[in-house]
This record gives sequence, C-alpha cells and structure tokens, in this order.
Amino acid sequence: MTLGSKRILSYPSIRRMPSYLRILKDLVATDQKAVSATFLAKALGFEPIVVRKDFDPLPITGKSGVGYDIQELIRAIEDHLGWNNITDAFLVGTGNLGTALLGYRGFEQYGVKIVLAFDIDPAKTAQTINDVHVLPIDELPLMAERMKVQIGVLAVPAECAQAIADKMILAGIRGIWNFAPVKLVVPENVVVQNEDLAEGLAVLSVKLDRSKAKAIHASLEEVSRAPEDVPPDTGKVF
Amino acid sequence: MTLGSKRILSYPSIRRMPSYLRILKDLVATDQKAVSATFLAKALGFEPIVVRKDFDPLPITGKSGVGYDIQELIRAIEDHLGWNNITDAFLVGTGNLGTALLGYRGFEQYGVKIVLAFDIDPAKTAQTINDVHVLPIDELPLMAERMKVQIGVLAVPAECAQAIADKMILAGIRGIWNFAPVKLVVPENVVVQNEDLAEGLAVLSVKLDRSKAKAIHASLEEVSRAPEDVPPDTGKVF
DNA sequence: TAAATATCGATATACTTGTATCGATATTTA
DNA sequence: TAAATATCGATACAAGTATATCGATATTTA
Repeated sequence: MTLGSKRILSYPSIRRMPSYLRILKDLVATDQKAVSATFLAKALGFEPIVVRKDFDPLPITGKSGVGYDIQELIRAIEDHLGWNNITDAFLVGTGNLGTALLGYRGFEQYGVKIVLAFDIDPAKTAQTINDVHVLPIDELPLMAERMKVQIGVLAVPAECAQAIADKMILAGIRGIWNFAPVKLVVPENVVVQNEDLAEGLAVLSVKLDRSKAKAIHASLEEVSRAPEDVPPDTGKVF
Repeated sequence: MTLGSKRILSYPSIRRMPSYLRILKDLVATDQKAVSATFLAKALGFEPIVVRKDFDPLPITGKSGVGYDIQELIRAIEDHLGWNNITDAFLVGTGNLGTALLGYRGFEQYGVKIVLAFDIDPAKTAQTINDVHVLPIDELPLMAERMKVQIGVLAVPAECAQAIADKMILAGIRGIWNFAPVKLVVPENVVVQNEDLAEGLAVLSVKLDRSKAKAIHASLEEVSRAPEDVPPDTGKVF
C-alpha cells in the first residue's frame, strides 16, 4: 500500500476540516498560492504532522519545500465533505436555540442552508426569523417531500424530540442534527448527529479542576524546595 | 494494580457523563435504588461495557447482579466534574448565540450559572435577558474581580474574540468557553474549551454521504444477484 | 433448595488516533 | 554553484479507546 494508506478520513480529521477551510479561505484573499502544514498547524494549535496526516487521504499532494496549493486544498476538502453543492435543510423549534441557529450566518459556507423553519406554537408561526419563514409543524411532511429536503435540524425540548424526529423521517429526511439531549431511535438508513452543549461544559469543568490542581502542586513544590536551594538548572549558566 | 487501573477519566468518558447524569436524575423520581450498566447503555445507545469502564475510575463500586446505587453514582459523577457547587460565570456577547445561551436553563444543573452578561454595543446594555443583566464590556474587569468569577463564556464575533479573551484573563478568569471560531492564544494557566458548530455539521455531512453510498452499494448488490437467486439465508428456514 | 438469569470487575485483545523519525525534494541564501 | 533551510511523504512506534471474554456474585424463578 503506497499512496495514502488510508483513503478515509477519521472522525477527528473530519472535525478539523472546518478549521482548515476557514483559514484557507482567508488566505485566498492573499496573493499566496501555497500553504504549508507548518503554517496551518501554527495557526490552529495543532502539530504539523497532524495536518499532513489529515490531508493524506485527500486526492491531493503537497510539494516538498513548498506546501499545498490553496485552491486545490479547499476544493478537495469541500468535495470530501460534500460542501460544494448547498443542501437545503429544515429547522424545527424556534426557541432560543433555534433562533440562534437561524441567525448563524455561515452555515451556507458549510454547504447547508436552512430554507424553512417549523414550530408547534401557533404564536411563533407565520412570522419570519432572519429571512426564514416559520410554518406550523403539520406542514413539514408536505414541504419536505416537495422540496426533497434531506437534513433536519432539531432544536426542540427533549420531550417532543422523538416525535418530531419520527415526523421528519416519515417525510423523507435522512440526516438529523439533534440539539435535544435525547437519544433518538431511528431506522438504520437515517443518520443522527447529536450536539450536546453539556459535553463541552463537562470537559471545561474537568480541565479547569485539573489546571487548578496542577497549579497547587507546582506551588507546593516551589515551597518544598527551600528558598536557599538552587533550582536544578540543566546545565544552563546565567 | 487491582482496583480501578485508571483513576482518571478519559475525555470521551467525561463527555458521556452528562448523559448519564440526566438519566440518573430522571430515575431518582422512580422508586428504584440501583441501576445497571446494561440499562444505561440501552437508554443511551452505548455498549454496557463502555458504561462500566466509564464508572471504573470513580470511587464507587457496583454490585454483581444488581447494578450501581443511583444516588451514589450521581454524587460520584458530580463530584468528579465539580458540579456539586455552582460556579459563577460571565457571558460576553449578547447576539443570537449569546442570548440562546442565556436562555439555556439547565446550565445550573451542570454547576455553572451565568450571573452577568456583557456587550460592546451600548444598545444592548442596561437591559435584562432572561433575568441576567447586560453591562458594558468595560465593567467586566471590576465585576470579575469583585465576584471572583473564574469562567467566561465567549459568544462574540471572531474578530474581537481574542481581545475579549485578553480582557477576561486580565480580570482573573481561568476558564474560557469559546464559541468563536478562533484559536485563542492564552497563558498556560488558562484553559479554553472550543465549541464549534461546524465540526458537528462536518460529521453529519460525511455520515450522510457515507450512508447514501452504503445504500447505493446495497441496492446494486440487490440488483446484481438476480431476482431468481434465493438470498443465502444462514440456515434459517421459513 | 436448586437452576437459570443478570450483573459486575478483571484481564486480554483489537482498533483508532496521535507522535516521532528520516530520507527525498524544493527553495532560499551565501 | 554550494550550503542551509523548509517541507512533504513514508514508515514505525506509542498512547488512547473500544470491544471481547470469563469467573464470581447476587437475584429471580421453578
């Protein structure tokens, strides 16, 4: 196996792709033609080797001493993610989170456009949020079928998430971006991507605790070696 | 090494903890005293073994044939994540996303309470969003110091994220929950948790593509084996 | 009471992901 | 032109994570 041992991007790689894209698109404005893995790594806080490995499965090749062609790279990433042709999506639930998502300009840059929103609450429907019409949930099936929408964004309370998901699937939606803290039960041919803010918060909490613990540990060491002690400098003389 | 080979939760484990907590708290209402890894696994779509391994580093022990004590488990998880005592947090940026986060009741359940919000736009300040006051950004340093706030939530545009982060850090904030698509440069003693919606979207896109590819592949196979062919049933007779 | 079932906890194994090394090639500098 | 520097790509290695197996123990059922 010579070229690109793995032809499939790993999920960690996939998650890094949007970051690459952002930087690359900024670079387009510049007169640069190529970009090195080292440059991208520095900009994003990764290791250069991670960047090269991420690009390895893509059908492109960098040039030793130069880097990767920026345009080629953008195209390769977008192709792989399917972000070249914009996919229409529906959003259900126009509460705080739903509204925020509707306001999140930039999804189109990621190949997804929310074309219609739905809500159960009659008070919310018949209005327009960020140029997106809000319809009663009952109209979802017909509209989904008519517009051949394949992606549904679920921004409803946990209680009704499964019910709405069922409706979506029945209407032909194949991919659900789920912001409700619920494990959705779906048929095999439907994919679900769960988004749970609590996850990130859990990680932050632990990181913070560990950071504090480390700081305390360090300061204790500072104390334990008496002020008279010269810190064991590794050869360096000042 | 006999008990609990690893005493430290892995990051994947940490990310699963909030899900466990949610279910466990629902179970408290029930008269059940114990819960099995199998039950939790089914509810969340994991494998039972994953659940047991997740709990392994916690200072608790399950009972063969019974399961884990629910109260004990909740306590152990919250202790580990530091979610027992609520931590105050500031939020900066009251745009769509910031407002959504302010509306996200339930952070307190995760040990974090947003006590004040800030914004650069004078039009946004001096109001109250979901019972949280919005102040001009200039007041952040004083308030942070006075209230000894350690967590900052960054919900501002990419352009000013670094500047605001610098302000936060100067004011003594040690953990930043960053929703701006920017790599923040921070000193060693500050931790950053990046939240990037595009990551999840990228994963969904790829999952959807792969799911479609699989479907096509399957239907092609369907075709290739002629209708006359009896599908090779594994011993089962009907 | 005895057998069947459910469950944990320990160990071992496989897989995925991240990191390191090194030769080959291109560019820049002296 | 020659040397120094930057970079890629291949290979190998290490660490982290998921999965499988199995004996021991508790509960339920006959």
